[in-house]
Amino acid sequence: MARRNDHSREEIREMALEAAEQLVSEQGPGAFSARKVAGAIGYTVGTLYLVFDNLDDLILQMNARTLDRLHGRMLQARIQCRNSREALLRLGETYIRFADEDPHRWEMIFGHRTAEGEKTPEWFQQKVARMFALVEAVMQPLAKRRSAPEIAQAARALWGGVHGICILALTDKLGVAGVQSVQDLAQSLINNYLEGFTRQ
Amino acid sequence: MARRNDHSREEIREMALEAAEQLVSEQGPGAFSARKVAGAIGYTVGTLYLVFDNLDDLILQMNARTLDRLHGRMLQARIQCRNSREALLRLGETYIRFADEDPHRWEMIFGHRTAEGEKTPEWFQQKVARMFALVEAVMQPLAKRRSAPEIAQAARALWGGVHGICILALTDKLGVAGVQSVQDLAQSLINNYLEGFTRQ
DNA sequence: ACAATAAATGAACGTTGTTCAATATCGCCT
DNA sequence: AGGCGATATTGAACAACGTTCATTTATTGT
Repeated sequence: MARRNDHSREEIREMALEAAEQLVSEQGPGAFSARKVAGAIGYTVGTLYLVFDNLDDLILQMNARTLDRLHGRMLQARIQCRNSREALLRLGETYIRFADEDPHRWEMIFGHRTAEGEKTPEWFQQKVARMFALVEAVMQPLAKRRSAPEIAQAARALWGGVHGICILALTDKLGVAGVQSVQDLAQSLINNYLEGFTRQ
Repeated sequence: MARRNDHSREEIREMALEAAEQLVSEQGPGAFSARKVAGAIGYTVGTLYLVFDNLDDLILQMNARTLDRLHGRMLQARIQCRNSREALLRLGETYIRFADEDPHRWEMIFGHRTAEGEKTPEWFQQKVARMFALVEAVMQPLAKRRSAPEIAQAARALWGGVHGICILALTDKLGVAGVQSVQDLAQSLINNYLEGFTRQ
């Protein structure tokens, strides 16, 4: 038995999330199970339930970390750009590259089904919202005469679009091969959408 | 025991798919299980495995039927339109309405993860491809000076986009309420993309 | 040293997908 | 009509799953 107080609750939480991430990342969502995560950190199932409400909770917290990392990368990408148009394209590129580099971890965020009655908690929703807010902020200077709600809508339409391309491509439903093709699709979507949105 | 030859293999197949669809539709993907499907048609688990390779096979065939229905609706929608632009918008509307009317069944198509090593069979891929081909056909007359590969790419970018809006909205990740808002997003995407794609 | 306290366990339960020997029923032939 | 061979159907069995919680174990305070 792992010695008591070997690790604090917070440490166990961290270890479990780390192990879960590695498991999903390397062996796919199917390889993920409570016993495997527990085993990987030298504890048993029961311990996990002292730290997480249930497996859904663990997955949600794991996804939150992934989402944080994605958001960080997107923030970073934006800084390196001179103008808004370039920034938007780079955001798209970053999003797709992130998904491609670790498809399993990314799929976990958007593929995981929350149990029937349950709804995604507020704090998680906000992490997703934060991403749209970022897109919104970048789009703002591109269409100055548009109202705030209009821009909010445009950001959602466009980013929903980028997301769709990404998910269909990664699950081999688009009939395109290679990351570059996916990047091209996304750039095409962004460029053309922007063309229409900014012009009229 | 169900009397022998009560139903042909083909009949059992049909009954099982019907029952599975109803189960998923009414109680969500979580309620779906081999024993439940078998029970619903008055047989036992074993019988299902005489008709389907495994549960993934059953799900795949169920999804194929859903995809066929969706394709049918999209074909029908196109016919009722005068010009291509209107047709494309109607296609988007039809797609989203279909997903909204039976979200569980629709989610099953795109949310279902095929087991790690396995890849989606050719015949299924083609049913998805058929949908893109339809979009392509509708876009053709809208940009006559574009090459065929360009149009193929555009169709995938655009429809990937519509799909993304649809899936994010249905899983409550877009922060929009009501089907109409989703429809608006999709129309915005299509209109603006088309604006850019046809103009330059 | 010992009792009180709390961390960690792991057996237990119900469910899952999948398999396959056993069983029940049919159609056919004498 | 009766029985037999063929086969459609069963359901017990298996391993693995999420989840719970009485039991066990290590640590701490006195």
